[in-house]
Amino acid sequence: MTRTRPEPAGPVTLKQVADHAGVSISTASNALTGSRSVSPASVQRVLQSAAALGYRRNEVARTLRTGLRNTVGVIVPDVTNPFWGGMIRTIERQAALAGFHVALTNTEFDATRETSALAGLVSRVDGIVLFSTRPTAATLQPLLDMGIPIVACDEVIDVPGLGGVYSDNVDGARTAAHHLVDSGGTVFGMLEGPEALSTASARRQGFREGLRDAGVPESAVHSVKAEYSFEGGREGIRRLLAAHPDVDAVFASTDNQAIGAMLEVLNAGRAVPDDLLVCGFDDISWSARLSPPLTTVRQDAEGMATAAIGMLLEMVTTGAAPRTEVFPVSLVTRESTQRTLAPSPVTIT
Amino acid sequence: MTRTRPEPAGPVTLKQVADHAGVSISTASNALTGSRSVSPASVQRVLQSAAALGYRRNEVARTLRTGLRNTVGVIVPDVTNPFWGGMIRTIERQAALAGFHVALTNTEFDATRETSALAGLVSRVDGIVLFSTRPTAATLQPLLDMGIPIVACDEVIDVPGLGGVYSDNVDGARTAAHHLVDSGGTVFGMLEGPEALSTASARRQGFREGLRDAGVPESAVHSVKAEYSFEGGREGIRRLLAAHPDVDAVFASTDNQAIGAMLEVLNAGRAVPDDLLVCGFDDISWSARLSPPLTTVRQDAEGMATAAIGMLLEMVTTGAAPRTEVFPVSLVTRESTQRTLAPSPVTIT
DNA sequence: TTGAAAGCGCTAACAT
DNA sequence: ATGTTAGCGCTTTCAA
Repeated sequence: MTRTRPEPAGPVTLKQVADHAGVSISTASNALTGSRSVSPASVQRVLQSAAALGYRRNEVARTLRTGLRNTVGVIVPDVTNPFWGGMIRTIERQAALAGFHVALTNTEFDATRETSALAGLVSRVDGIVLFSTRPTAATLQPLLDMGIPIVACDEVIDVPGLGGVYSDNVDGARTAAHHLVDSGGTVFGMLEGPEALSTASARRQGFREGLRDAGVPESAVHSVKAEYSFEGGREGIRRLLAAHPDVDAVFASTDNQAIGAMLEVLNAGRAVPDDLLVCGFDDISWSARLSPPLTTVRQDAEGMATAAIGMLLEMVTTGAAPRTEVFPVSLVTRESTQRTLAPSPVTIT
Repeated sequence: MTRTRPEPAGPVTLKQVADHAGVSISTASNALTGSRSVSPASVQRVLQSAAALGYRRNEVARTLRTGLRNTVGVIVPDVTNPFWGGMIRTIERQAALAGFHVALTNTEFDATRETSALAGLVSRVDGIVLFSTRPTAATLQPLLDMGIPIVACDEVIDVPGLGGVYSDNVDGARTAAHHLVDSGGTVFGMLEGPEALSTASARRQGFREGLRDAGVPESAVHSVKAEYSFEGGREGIRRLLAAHPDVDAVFASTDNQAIGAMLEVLNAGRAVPDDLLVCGFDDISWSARLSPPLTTVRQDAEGMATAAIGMLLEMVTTGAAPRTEVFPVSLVTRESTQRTLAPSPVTIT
């Protein structure tokens, strides 16, 4: 004797509203959607009936008929990362303003989940904002063929037909390199991200270039691979310093990494910035709240998110062609790279 | 001359698959869903045709027919808060495992957005997990009437028919009070949350009770209202200390508040914990990463999220009755409340 | 084991 | 200005 849900009392349909108002179903439909002219009297009656019966349009039926799903898919690797969290917030806000819902998938950096999410979103969404790891062209093509626009954000996806909104990662990393040199670094370390990520390789490339431009010899640059996470940073800096204890300036590919690294170093009794300069990338809100506050390359997350959802909605509603936008980044200088020039004399406050 | 999207080349329908396989549309349907027996030969042919044509089932049409939407709605106040972010991650993972999608709405603590989100989710989702501010019974009732199960999580929503998953907030706050007393606090301050939130009033009540039990006089307890955010904490502690400079122990209703308060105090040149003991509530990951690390009341966010989505899916799929589950919380003692008993003598490392 | 056909609730021709 | 009706793509009776 399984308990079943309360009395079905099925949802009110448009037909019921029409009957109640004493008009035809199409007049009822038009009164509610306003797609063709209806006499004020009818509109009035239909609206009243709808309210009286508690009518709610069945969006699924509407979608089946019109093909408009009024939903955008958002695929991210990790909602808990404030960098992506903030972008989701922006996207959700803009989407809601335009009357769109957001279907969220968290891939946890798992390509399998990403692929199946993409597949599942077909026929459910009008378009997709993809913060991706590395989808294959084969995964994306079916969606594009079905006319579902996709905008890649943050990670470059090199598939024709996609919109793209990216940061100028190479430039940011180059700036970071110059800054570390200017701040007194002599032996450099980098926490690189996973091989496959475009941001990781761009930041590595920019950092290397920046150091080379500044005349730093290859022999004074060391790097290790690390995950884009707090734990990745902790564990990465351990490996880096174990192999190269003379490193005195480190550039991490993300703030999460940088923060993990900085706290690990502080715990081990070394001083930041006096023993080790630390610079991150992203400028998540927590970076300014640590002691010492973290110098980092700021990405315009809100601007990028706004651009991505804006471009997508444009593609969805007006059939606009995909574009690629690259956002400038900027160095935010804080104490983690402000070395006190000379060992300060004993001071009494 | 507006460019329009690439050739429609409409999606492959079941009928096309059936024709290609030389079977009827119903056989094709059954071959793909397995809802009635089909000869192996037919199954084989249908599967091949589907693969050859790149068939993807239209979920919208299926939903219209079956009433199964395979989607759960999740409504949160703020995705960027790691407390909710983590719960979203858990919910999304469990939902995906069960073949459900997640429709996310971020209300930014705006009751209007919450109401319209709720309205928009009818006919799109099978059930809703609600991390809410304060929806009225009138907002929720229509959904319940339509047989859409709702599980409230975190904030208590006192509407009959809802499932509920909550922390034992009163107990947690009481424990925090005892701990602050035991740690040497003598004049107490509390950063309370917004009036309307059930967690805020429960934590205030528990804190007051705890202090009373410990024999602290009312005159040694002061409180201010503050938003549940980093900025709320900063600004709250300023007001608190301006009015009551003798406060030497503070309990914040959330970690975000506590962290904002602690950094504000440190910036102002006061020491934590030696001048001021600080205790938070939640145990977000950043709390352990600050210096000093933050003592806090830990909520089992992952357990709660798992329970909430589990209960919802059960209600959706088996029509199970709603329940209320209360999760225990636990004090996590860290340095922000570990006062060095005597001023330490000068030490040289 | 299979096919034909009804119909989920809605919108958009096509009639008046 | 309004009514009638076809049909979106699918699942599921009902017949064979």
